[in-house]
Amino acid sequence: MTTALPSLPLGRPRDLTRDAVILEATLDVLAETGYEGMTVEMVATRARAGKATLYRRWPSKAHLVVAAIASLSDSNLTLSDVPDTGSLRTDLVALKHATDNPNITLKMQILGGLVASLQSDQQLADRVKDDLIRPRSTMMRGLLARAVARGEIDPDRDLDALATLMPAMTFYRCVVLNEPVTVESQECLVEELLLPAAGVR
Amino acid sequence: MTTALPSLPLGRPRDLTRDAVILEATLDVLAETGYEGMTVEMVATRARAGKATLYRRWPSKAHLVVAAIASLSDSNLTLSDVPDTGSLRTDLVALKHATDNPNITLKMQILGGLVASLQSDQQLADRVKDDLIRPRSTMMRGLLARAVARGEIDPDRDLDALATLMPAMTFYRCVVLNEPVTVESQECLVEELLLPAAGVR
Amino acid sequence: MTTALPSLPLGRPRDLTRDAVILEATLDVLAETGYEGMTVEMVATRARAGKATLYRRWPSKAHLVVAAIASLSDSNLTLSDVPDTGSLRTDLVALKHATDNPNITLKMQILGGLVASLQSDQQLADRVKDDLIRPRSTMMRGLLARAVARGEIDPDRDLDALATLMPAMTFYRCVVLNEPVTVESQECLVEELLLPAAGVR
Amino acid sequence: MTTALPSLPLGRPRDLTRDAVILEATLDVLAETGYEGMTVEMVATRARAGKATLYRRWPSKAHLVVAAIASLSDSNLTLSDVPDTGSLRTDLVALKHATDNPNITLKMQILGGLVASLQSDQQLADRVKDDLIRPRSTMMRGLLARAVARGEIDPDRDLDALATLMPAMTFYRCVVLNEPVTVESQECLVEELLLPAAGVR
DNA sequence: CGATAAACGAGACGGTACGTCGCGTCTTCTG
DNA sequence: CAGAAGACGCGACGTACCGTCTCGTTTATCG
Repeated sequence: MTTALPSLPLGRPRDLTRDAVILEATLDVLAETGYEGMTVEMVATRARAGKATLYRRWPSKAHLVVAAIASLSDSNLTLSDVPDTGSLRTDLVALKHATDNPNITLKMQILGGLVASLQSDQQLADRVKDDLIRPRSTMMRGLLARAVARGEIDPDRDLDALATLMPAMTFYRCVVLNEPVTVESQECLVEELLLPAAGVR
Repeated sequence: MTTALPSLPLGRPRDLTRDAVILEATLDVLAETGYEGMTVEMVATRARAGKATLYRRWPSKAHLVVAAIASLSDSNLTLSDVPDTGSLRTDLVALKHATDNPNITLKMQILGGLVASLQSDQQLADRVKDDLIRPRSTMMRGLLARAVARGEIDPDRDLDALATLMPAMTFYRCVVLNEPVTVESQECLVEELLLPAAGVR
Repeated sequence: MTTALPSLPLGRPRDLTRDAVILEATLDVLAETGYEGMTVEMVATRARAGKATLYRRWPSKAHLVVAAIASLSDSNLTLSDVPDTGSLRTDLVALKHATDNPNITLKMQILGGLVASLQSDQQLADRVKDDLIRPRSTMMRGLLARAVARGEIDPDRDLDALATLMPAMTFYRCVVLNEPVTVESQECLVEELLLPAAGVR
Repeated sequence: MTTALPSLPLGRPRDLTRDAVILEATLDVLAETGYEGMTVEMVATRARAGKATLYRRWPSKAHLVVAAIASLSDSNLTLSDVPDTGSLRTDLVALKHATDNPNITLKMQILGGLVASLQSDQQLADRVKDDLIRPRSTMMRGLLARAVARGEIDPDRDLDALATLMPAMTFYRCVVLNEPVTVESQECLVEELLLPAAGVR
């Protein structure tokens, strides 16, 4: 009598290397055609994969795209990647440098293409929040918490609102105004909106 | 000898009353099904119109929808609709009351459904900016200019950034976070972000 | 006490010269594009007329086309146009020469385009029979009756069948086999089918 | 070392059983509504198929309909289905019995609906000739050749013209005169036209 | 001579079918 | 069984044409 093994799956195992190839192909096509122009078939062809291979991994075009932008490098940044530099302003400068701005622009535009589906697909909405929104939000909350601890920010301020300010402005800029994110545009947000609203200096 | 008339157009003129009927039908269908669920045929049927009548006026589903939300009453608000109450805070309260919040939520979600198309259709993007973004933006700039004139706001502040804050946060809230706009949520934006960032009080 | 006048109609009278212009335009467009390619709008444009002017005269595209081919010259041939030459064969030669073969080909092809509508429009079917089929048929019956009178044809033969032979073969040739009517093709029909079937010589 | 296989095609193969289902649905709809009343969507719905599945097989409504009537049983009759009965007259009687007259009427009317498209679509015209006209024509030529061999028909006669007589008269009867094909009508054609024209008896 | 009524050119309108395209699933063969 | 390839059901899109209608304009007769 043996312990029930975790039901080792039969048959040919998933080829895990396909995931990265597919996600990269997705990003390529997205960059070339935008979310609406992108076709699952285009991605499959570019990745030399069958459509079923894609749908075995992600349940819809939207999920695939979420996974693709979640795989972008700076999605994995955590608070520990931004060293405590002693002040909120310099922390934000450090964050700014750790962030790949062209990618941010693309990411926001693609996210813009997705939001139509968010309204009707709760599972997708959760995925977006968990994989795209929360990581950045958590990190920003961390920076703000540091600033509160230092005494730079009044602890009564609404930190959630403050933490949402940067992504909301960036998203709006990329998606509605259709203007790219630049070092200057980010600096302006920090100096003109975030720091004043936080009551720093 | 007479002045040259502006070349009176031949043939049966457009029935301008159809425009309103069609736009209303569009808003009805949008409210019931959302942007993705809406069908041009649904709208045509509801408006007792042929599809050609719609496509004669607007070149695509997206353009039709932009026209529909642009026709919503509070899209036409101008600075003169918000009386000068003597302070930025009270002006913003007046604005808040002049705005239909449930409509705002719907409007933002519909706009969310559209942004995917903005990336590939420059003409549509222009329409959105001209008909949806600029009017509100202009009004908010007017309120801020009043405040500068009163001495409430330092004239060196970036008024564009400040004017963008509210719509950006509202759009992000409705479309990405999927939370409705309420009186409280708007008050919070004003008190926690806009007024502090503007340096008022 | 006055004689009842034929109630002279009020308003602007029909411009009868438009009829001919429209029918000619119809034939032009038909010759260029065939029945299916022809559009009522094309005809109206070519005739510098409004569509209503066409529909005031003929109740549908099909009726217009019937009128157009009925207006072709050799539609008005009657028995008196074919002199009694003394034998059926020579009578048929005379008929052949009185007939415009290129027009016949076009006429048959256009008639081919119409037959789809004949199934669902009895009024149209009547028009075709009265204006296109019966005149030719009557003439051919006349030629055959002459031949019977001369003793060339046994009076017990089915003259209807014989009279139908030529148009049926011609129609089939033009419409299904897509081959033009020529002097030779018509001669072949007469010598190989009609005269033998009639028992002449 | 092996012989090069005929490069077995990749991917899911066409489901050949769908063809028959679709063609049958086409015939059903045609019988109910006629060619003009038939809609590709109706056929797709009836066959529980998507429109794309139809258009993958046939490039237009007209091509679909040609395929459907070509699939009718008596389209596949060949000379060997009509036994040599010893005389042309009795051979034709045998042929008449091997033919489904109600179907013939329907077939001709449907073909009538198609001919409008033949003028503008050469590929379709070829299909009609190859799949609908030639098979019958070939068989009739075979019967006539038998009769020549027997000495019933003078070998100098134009057998093509004779072979065309029956289908042309039948087509004209169904499509222009709008009268159904009956046993009597066919007998009349044979006795009054075909046999006399062929010089039999 | 002005009023009236219908024809006319132009083109918008309601309706309906077409043929295309994309999504997500299913079905074959190959490794 | 996974994977490549691509057919399949479904359903929306935007286009085209038909036959009707509604403008402003023209051309007759009537009062």
